[in-house]
Amino acid sequence: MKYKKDKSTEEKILEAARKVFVRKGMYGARMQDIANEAGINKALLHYYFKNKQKLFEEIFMEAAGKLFPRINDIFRSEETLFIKIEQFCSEYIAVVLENPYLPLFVLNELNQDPVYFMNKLWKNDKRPDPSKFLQQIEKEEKKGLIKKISPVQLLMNLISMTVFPFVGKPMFQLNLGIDDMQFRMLMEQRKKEIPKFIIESIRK
Amino acid sequence: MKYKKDKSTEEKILEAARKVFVRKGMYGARMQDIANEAGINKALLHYYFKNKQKLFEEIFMEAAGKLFPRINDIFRSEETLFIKIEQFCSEYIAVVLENPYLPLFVLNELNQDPVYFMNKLWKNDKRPDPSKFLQQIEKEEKKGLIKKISPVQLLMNLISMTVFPFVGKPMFQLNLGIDDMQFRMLMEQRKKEIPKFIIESIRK
DNA sequence: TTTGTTTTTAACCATTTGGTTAAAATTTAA
DNA sequence: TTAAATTTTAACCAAATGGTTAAAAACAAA
Repeated sequence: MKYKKDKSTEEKILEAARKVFVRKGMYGARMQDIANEAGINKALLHYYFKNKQKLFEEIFMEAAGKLFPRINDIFRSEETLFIKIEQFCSEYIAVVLENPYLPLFVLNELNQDPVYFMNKLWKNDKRPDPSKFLQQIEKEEKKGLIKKISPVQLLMNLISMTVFPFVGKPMFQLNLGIDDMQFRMLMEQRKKEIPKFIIESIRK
Repeated sequence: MKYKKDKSTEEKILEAARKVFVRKGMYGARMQDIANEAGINKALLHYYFKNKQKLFEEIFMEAAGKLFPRINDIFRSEETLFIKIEQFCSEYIAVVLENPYLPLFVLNELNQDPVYFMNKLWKNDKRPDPSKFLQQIEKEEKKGLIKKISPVQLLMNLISMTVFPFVGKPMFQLNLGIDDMQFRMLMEQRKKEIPKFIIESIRK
């Protein structure tokens, strides 16, 4: 008769792996560290996950999965440009506030081998698709609702302002002398601040 | 009698180390890879640089050194806010266009051990000091030259828009379907685009 | 209790990796 | 040319690291 694997142990491992991988990256992470962090034997890791690569991919996909999927929904919806911008900032910051180190982790690994990871991450159908959002910018400009601006540049501005503070978190914290609590508050403010800043700039 | 080390070999090593470290990070880089890339024996690495850590720090400091020092000059000068914003974007993008992978490399390593690297990088006197820039924003606001805005938020917006596209380069390229040449052109445009975008937003 | 199944561990193994050594090759100054 | 100093290499070593094995412990069903 069949039994099932102990879910609590598996989750303990995943939690430990998350912590270690996100902090040290694929290469810097040591299987022993993960085992210690999980409070188990190293061999038990290989009992639950065949090897380091497999375990890493599990963590990476989970991390990237949290980061990207809602974006498409927002960009492809029928809302106005301004609403979309507000939704994007607000939702993205909310997600990342709970996992502030995710963006750097994902971007960093993405950088090691862009094509490999992009294919793993977005199998054809659910690739991030900014085309509708970009067209919408052109349309609203032609309708005279916003000033003339390169859609791609605007998209970059939006994403940059939303994501980068998390990537540069330690740098900002040390140079501005702010602690985790203050950083969190700044990010909370940014949910409204960024849309306001953008809209002030482009609205006619 | 004393002779001097062969500078050309040393430079070959540094160039190889730069390439490998920036691509793979401190942990991912292998001394053998660096030796191969430089076309020399592995033992020769240890003849020129005591160990991996030392070689890495050389590369890291050099990289970070390229990235940060001019910033202080700009932020602390006597120019107007708008001029400073233009200078910052223009100069920073120019530097990074020649080394597009520097920001991610530096931010990533900075993240591993923020305090350690910050101390190594900025020994007290030449720490990045945004205070004058932040005060200037408040002043110009009080003078009625710009709209009311949180100085820290504005600073974050400026830095984010300038730096992030390079950090997310592979992501942008794959999702927008643009090659290195097109990316470079976009960044060239941004030298003017970002200041324009910001100024449109904050000027009264 | 007994028996089959799953979970966990300690001990071990093979490979990789940073680093060393001692000798050979090359260069420099005389 | 020669002798000292420097540069380069092949061979080697010790530690770290990912991964395996075989057996013990814990557990579930009868």
